[in-house]
Amino acid sequence: MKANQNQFAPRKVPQQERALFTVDSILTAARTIIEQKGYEAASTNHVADVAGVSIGSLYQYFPSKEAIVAALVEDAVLKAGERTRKFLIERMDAPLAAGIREIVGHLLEVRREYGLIFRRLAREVPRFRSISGQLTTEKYLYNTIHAFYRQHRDEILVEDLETAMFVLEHLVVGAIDAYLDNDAPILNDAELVQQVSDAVIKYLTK
Amino acid sequence: MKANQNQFAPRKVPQQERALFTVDSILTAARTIIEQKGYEAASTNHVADVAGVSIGSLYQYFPSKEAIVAALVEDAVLKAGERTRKFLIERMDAPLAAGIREIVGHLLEVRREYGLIFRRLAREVPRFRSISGQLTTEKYLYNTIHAFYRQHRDEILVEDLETAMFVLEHLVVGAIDAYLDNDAPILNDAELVQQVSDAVIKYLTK
Amino acid sequence: MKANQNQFAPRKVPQQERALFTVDSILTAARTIIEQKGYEAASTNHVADVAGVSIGSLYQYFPSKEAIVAALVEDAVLKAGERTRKFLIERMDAPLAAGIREIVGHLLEVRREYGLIFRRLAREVPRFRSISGQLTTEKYLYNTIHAFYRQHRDEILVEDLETAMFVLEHLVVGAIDAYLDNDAPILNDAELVQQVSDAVIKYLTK
Amino acid sequence: MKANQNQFAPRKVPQQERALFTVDSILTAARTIIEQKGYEAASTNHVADVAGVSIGSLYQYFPSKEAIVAALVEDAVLKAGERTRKFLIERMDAPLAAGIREIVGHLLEVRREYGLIFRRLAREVPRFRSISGQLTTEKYLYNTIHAFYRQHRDEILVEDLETAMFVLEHLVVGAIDAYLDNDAPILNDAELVQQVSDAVIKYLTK
DNA sequence: GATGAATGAGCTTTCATTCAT
DNA sequence: AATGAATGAAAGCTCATTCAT
Repeated sequence: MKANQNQFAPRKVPQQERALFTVDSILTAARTIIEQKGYEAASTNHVADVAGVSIGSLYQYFPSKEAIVAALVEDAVLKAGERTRKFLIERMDAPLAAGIREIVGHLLEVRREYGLIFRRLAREVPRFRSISGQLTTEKYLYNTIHAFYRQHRDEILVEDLETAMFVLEHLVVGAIDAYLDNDAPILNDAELVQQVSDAVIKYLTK
Repeated sequence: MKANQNQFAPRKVPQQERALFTVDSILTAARTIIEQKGYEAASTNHVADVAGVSIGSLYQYFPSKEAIVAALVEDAVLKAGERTRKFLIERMDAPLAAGIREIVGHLLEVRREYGLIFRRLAREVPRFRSISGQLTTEKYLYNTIHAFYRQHRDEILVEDLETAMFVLEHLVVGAIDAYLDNDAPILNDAELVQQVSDAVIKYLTK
Repeated sequence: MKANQNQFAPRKVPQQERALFTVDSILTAARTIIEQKGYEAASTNHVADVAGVSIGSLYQYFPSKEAIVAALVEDAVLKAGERTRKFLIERMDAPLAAGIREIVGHLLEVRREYGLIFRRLAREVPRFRSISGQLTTEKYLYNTIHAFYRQHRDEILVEDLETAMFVLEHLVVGAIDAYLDNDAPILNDAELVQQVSDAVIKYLTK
Repeated sequence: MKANQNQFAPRKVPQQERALFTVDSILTAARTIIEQKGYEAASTNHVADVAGVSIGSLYQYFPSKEAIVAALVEDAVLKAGERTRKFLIERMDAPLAAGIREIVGHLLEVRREYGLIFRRLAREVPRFRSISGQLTTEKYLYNTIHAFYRQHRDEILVEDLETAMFVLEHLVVGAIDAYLDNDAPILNDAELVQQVSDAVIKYLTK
């Protein structure tokens, strides 16, 4: 069971269907507004409006504006984490090079799909950088990817796998995010995945 | 003569010494506040307060809040750019591996020193990402680093240098920024430089 | 269904009784302040204060300061227009001279009662001159008074009735407003009406 | 000697040529700005700027913003008054009807030329309405026009000349100002003068 | 005398949050 | 549970005015 006492925790756990629907409307509205007009445009009143819910109701389920965003982040982190974990587990026995290419491709997909959370929110609102940052690594990458690398320990030439993993993660994610942020990129998805994978593979094996 | 007509241009050029001091106080105060509490906390009134200057004075020299930040960004980009250009020119004849290690080390230094601008502001305020982003690459990295790589064209095995440079830039900067953002990293400066340089060198030469 | 999309349109329609009261307090306060101290003195904060309402409430119902004034103007124009139309219709069959005297008397009354709008606001705020000006003539004077004059076409000696009506309207209203503006007039209501009516009757019939 | 002690009196009487020039620049700048952009746009700093004078100098010659406008008003009233007085004196012996037509024509000219002061400023800034209003009548119309009417006392049928003059003045000026304010009037200068004069003549003589 | 740097009260407006119904 | 009216601190910014140089 997760601790529900902290400042971002939802106020009450909805127990009726209607309440569930309300919560969902609010989260969807918030996500939509942030995606389309940015964090600053997502005033609580506006969110409630778009959600078709009274501002009073919004505050019945979320103690603050940040709680809404935190819920958005947590949701994204959980889903993205789960997907990545599953993906990694399925590729656990793939050859190193092919596996890495697939993983990089998968990360590109996930960062694109959850771009709002991982790239936009995390940047605009410093408070959430730590949340999503920590969650990112710890929850959905670390353990599983570690397992994958150990699977290929004999092919990998770097000594300190911990350090390498830290560097790698940010190397890869940094390049992907920059690529996604770039309005007029000089390469496409396939090329990016190709180049980044190459870098990773060379880094680990040569 | 630079065009001074744009929306972020300073409102008037200080003509007395105390005016210069005022402008400086404002910029320093803004930088400090943004560094310590983030962009949102840097309200014009607060900046004026910390600068020990009336709000009226602030608006005599800056037409808007954004103009203050723009001045901060421009200043940082110029200084960092100049420093990096000089640094690169001096290393132009260094051997590839040593040169890359030094460049990565230099970038770490610069990103740390101008962290406020390059990592914090650029992320929190999307408007400034484009400014600093473009300036970053174009003004102080691209031409000079391109020259350095061409110097070693025969050692470099990648075919498309343009693409490689794009990937490399973000790979390196992504890793450095993540390292600097991380409160309790598992490695230190030297190790980071070592690992990142290794990755770059292997990527280019193997 | 009136178009509610324009910039002066009220922000939301009050749905509870106390909201109606709030809106009313705001309008009354604005009217009072403008009457007593002029448009410039009617700052939104001051209006809210006098209305005994928070500034936030004021902005829930009016999107801007001008919207408040626009509501005041619209209200006055509508009411005054309706009253004048009714008045004119009732006198439609009165003899020319008597009718004109009554109409001038009525105009004096209306301009006095809605002095704030028609004399003060329209003058102080050029933006509203057009609004109230147009509405004034077109909506509540033109058609009906035209009908009245046509009723007496044979007694009226001027050739171009259109032109005469334009001149007349401003002649009459100009004199009435100057009279009302004047702090120490040398004549009273009855004398003014008498003289102005005389001028109109002579102008039309001799 | 005029009382110089009141709140709108210029601070000091300029005694050097340079000072005279400064005062003039300020007044001209103020007039220009008000004419082109309205009273609200005429901030003291802006006026000083346009006048090519420092804000400090401006306040050396005018104790407040209102003093500038008051000087503008006084100047216009004096000049317009003098012109009208001269004009009237020259027509003193003209036949009544012709004289009235000429006077109305002259008033149209003057109101047009000093439109800024008499129509715009007086309306936008209530404080000045009383000033210009009083000055208007007392200084440049009353005595002289009274003389003209007395010249034709036998042709004039109204009993109370005082009252008639009050009514007439505002009748005429009201119609003229409305005509000048009107963007798309249905008549032209000549027709306006014709109709208004007719009304005056009929009013006085029939 | 002249300059222009400095001031700060006050303006319009927003928005997270509370609370009576 | 839900509504939406109400709140008010705080934001960005202007401008008449003062005063040190």
